[in-house]
Amino acid sequence: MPSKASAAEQIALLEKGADRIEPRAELRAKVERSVASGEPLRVKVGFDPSAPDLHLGHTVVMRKMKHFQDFDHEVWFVIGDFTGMIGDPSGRSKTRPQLTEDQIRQNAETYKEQVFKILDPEKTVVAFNSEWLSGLGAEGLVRLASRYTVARMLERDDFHRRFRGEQPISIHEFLYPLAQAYDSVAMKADFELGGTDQLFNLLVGRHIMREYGLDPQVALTMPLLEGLNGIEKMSKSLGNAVGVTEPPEEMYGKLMSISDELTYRYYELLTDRTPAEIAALRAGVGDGTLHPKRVKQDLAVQIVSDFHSPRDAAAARDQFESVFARGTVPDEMPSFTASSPIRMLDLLTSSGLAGSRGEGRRLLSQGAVSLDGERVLRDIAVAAPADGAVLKVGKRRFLRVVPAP
RNA sequence: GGAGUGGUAGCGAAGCGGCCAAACGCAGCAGGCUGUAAACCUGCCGGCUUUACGCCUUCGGAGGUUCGAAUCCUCCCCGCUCCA
Repeated sequence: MPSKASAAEQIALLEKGADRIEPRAELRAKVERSVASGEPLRVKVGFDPSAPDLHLGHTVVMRKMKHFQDFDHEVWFVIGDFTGMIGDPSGRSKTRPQLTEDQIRQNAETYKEQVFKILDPEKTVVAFNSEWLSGLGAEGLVRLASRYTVARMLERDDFHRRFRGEQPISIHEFLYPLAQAYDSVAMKADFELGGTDQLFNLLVGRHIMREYGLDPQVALTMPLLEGLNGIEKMSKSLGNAVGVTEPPEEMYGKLMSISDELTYRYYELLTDRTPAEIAALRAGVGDGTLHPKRVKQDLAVQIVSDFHSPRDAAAARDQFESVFARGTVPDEMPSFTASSPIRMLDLLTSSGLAGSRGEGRRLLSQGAVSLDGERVLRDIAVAAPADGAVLKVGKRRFLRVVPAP
């Protein structure tokens, strides 16, 4: 059941926001052919099963997958379990521990759960690349490897940099782009999506498909989302990411911490606002008719709504406003049961708000700690009333301290 | 296999016998400022304590030299380059 949308409509949405489309003419040709024949296009996206915690950066590509689904094309969500079993390749120095089949299955489930917040489960094929890669065998692998050269492999930016920077590159890392390319061969992909950093791998896919006598896929990359600090790409290990499963308040708070400039970028990549709408927001802030904080609030509400619900988003906004703008205490906070009376340092370390006693002392002396609104500067013994006391550390960490019975 | 060169805190990178728990940058934490948790400014940023130029555990690993070692020596492990 092909989409009723015209080729022109499809092309407009599919090209929107893309970083690179290689080659653009083929995208159009494929779409036109599909519209004419009624045959859906097959779109591939690969994910590494070792890190199932998705963050907003991943959703940029997923939104693009969704666009394809909106036109009833066939989206394949390929989980790289084969590569995952060998261990991580592009990882800098440390080889990750091999994943067991069990872990992979588990991670895959986690993936699906997160991914289907954006994608339509009905229109998504979930596949594991071990399905075809395991059967390849040593011989098949050698044959595959013979289709590409070391020189071309070294064109990949990170290989190139590491080679020149005298950093180690293991041979098996070369097999990764090839294995990924073979995925495209096996499933006869029309498109492969990925972040900009995937461009090389996607193009290897094109090359290898041709080598295997197939119509090569079109590589479509999406820009990498900058992390919260606006400098590096969003990544969990850099600590500048917003996970899609984070609670609403956490998500909202993190989004409010981005700079004004980054706000527009997030609108562009994380919402369905059109370029014209985003330009209007920017213009409104420029001439003073729109408050930048308001623009950012709307963004945060929108995104939280996508992953939770509009109600959660509104609640998160209200809490944020009351806590940070008006300095009041949030309605809900984790509670911690402690003996009472208790010395502040013991309380801080046992509750985990301070990593060590030294850190606790620092927090105290810096005036970061308060109990029921009273600043506590020294390691004194405090008592929590039966209904609990609010311990605040820094601007945003709250804990309700309940005395042990 | 041979010859070089290098392995320092979460990361990057100084130090090259004492004043080194180790400069500096980034990240992180806190305070100030603000429309926000941005930017900017200030402080902190191994652990413990009676907060003290005190104690304990750190500079790839194991030994050794020395009153004293991240710094010197020996062996081992690992990275990189060139040669084979």
